[in-house]
Amino acid sequence: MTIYQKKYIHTCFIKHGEIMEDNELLKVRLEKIAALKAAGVDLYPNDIKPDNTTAEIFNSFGSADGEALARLTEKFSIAGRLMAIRNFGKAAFIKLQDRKGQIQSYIAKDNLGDDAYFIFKKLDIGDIIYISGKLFRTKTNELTIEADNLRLVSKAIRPLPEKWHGLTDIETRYRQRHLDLITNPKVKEIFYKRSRIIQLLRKFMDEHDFLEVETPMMQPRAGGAMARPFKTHHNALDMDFYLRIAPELYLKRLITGGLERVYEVNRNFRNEGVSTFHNPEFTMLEFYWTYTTFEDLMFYTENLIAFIATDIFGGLKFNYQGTEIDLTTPWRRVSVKEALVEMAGMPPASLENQAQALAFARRAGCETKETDSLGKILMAIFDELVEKKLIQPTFVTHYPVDVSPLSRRSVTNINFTDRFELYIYGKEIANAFSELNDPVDQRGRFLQQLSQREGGDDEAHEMDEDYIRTLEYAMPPTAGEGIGIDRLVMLFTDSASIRDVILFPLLRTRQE
RNA sequence: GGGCCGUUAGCUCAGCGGUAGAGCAGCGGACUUUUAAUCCGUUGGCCGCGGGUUCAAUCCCCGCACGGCCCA
Repeated sequence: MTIYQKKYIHTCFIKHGEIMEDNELLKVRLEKIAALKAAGVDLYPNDIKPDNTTAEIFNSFGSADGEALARLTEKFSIAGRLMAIRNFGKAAFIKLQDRKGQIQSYIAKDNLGDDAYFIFKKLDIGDIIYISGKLFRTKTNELTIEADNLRLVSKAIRPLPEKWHGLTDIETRYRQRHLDLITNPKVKEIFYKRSRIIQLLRKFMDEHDFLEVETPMMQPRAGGAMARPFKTHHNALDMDFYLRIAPELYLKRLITGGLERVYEVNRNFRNEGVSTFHNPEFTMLEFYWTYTTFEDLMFYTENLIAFIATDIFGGLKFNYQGTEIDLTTPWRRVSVKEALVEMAGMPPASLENQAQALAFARRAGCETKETDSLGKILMAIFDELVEKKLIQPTFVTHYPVDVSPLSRRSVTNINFTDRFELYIYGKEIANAFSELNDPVDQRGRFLQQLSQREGGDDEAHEMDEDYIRTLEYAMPPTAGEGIGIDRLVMLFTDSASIRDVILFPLLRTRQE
């Protein structure tokens, strides 16, 4: 029996038409339900229409004083979850929570009448109720609804976590996100902000005349990135499919088709480990823009992220995990090679020499194979020694060609590509490049990847003849970019773990 | 995959060889303007699971499960 089972093992079951329960807290609630039913109270009515939200009331009357409220004849009604009860004999103060916040209500037997008061006395924290009444201010000046009506909206059988500390057990927070959302207001804020960020992304893309599209998440070949895919099976076709690791190759088919500016906000799936910065399914904004280059996209990226930051923070500086991040443009640009010399201390000569680079990598403690290509070794050193130093926003440019099978070669050095990655707080936020549109070169790149794959690299890109055929119809010069939404949201919500910005992060489920 | 840490009442946590404690929630009582309301009383535990050591294990040892952090 696992902890997961143990914690949630209490279930009510029906025996001989009677609800049975072994947990006392649940038993007590079931007894209240029986009493309510006996009194003819509908436990789960479907005709509740609250006129207001807590936010509306606070927006309109948050600053109104008691005298102004007393002159109001208007009544207000809200529905929400009962979060606190403070009893005083035949009266009580309660806290109600709806999607926007909480408001207090004053319950008095004299105002409610016997029937509604009977229902009130059978309520538990966690129940959803409806109240209506006039607004007033208490002695301590809190805006409060004086309830003249109360209805049960939906009865809770299970108790909520404790009111003061809330729910802090991380595992339960992720597994039972509903409890997390009910109990921890900051969690709700994060997901409102996440939604806002995605809205802003779409707005920015739409304003630049991009078309939002949707491409397959089930693909016969998993291309467009270097990663291991998840495999699945279609029964009727009796065919294996992969969950996509990137939408890239499909979006470029659309570019070839003449759409010229396309973007997609959607999920990618990579069969890799889980960490505070990796969830196997994650959300990307990926876009392709004809007649631009990776350099144009650096400016565009600065503007896009600054646009979001300005909306969220009202400025370009913000705090992430105790570090001030300054998004003031222009952001630093440094090539991979420059970064390796400056931040990893590599001698410039070893940048061009596989054996020297390998020796340096070994000394730095990087895991590398004798057969690894120079580019792969350079990136291993980069990941080990440079990445973590890129705290302020930095575009790292010109990646080696052998780790960039879909990128256009640089005119000045054909062993490197017109590509950049954006780093903030030591983490990759975006990856972009001028797209390779030469089908002959593309075939050669795939062949090179294939030989790496045969050498045991199961993250090397697969051969994709169908994609090459697409390029053979001529794809216009285009630059494309992927931006990791989850990581962006982490930065903008000061979240330490990617699981805090994904509603249902991947967790192991095992019950027996 | 490796290292470290955690798992005790519905929730938040103490305890640590002598068969379990607090606060909140719950239940009973007092209280018709409280703010974690207060006061009195009280119920509630396969101490994650399985082995071992011991007269005796929540506690020590081993394994497993799940989770967290760090590393790869």
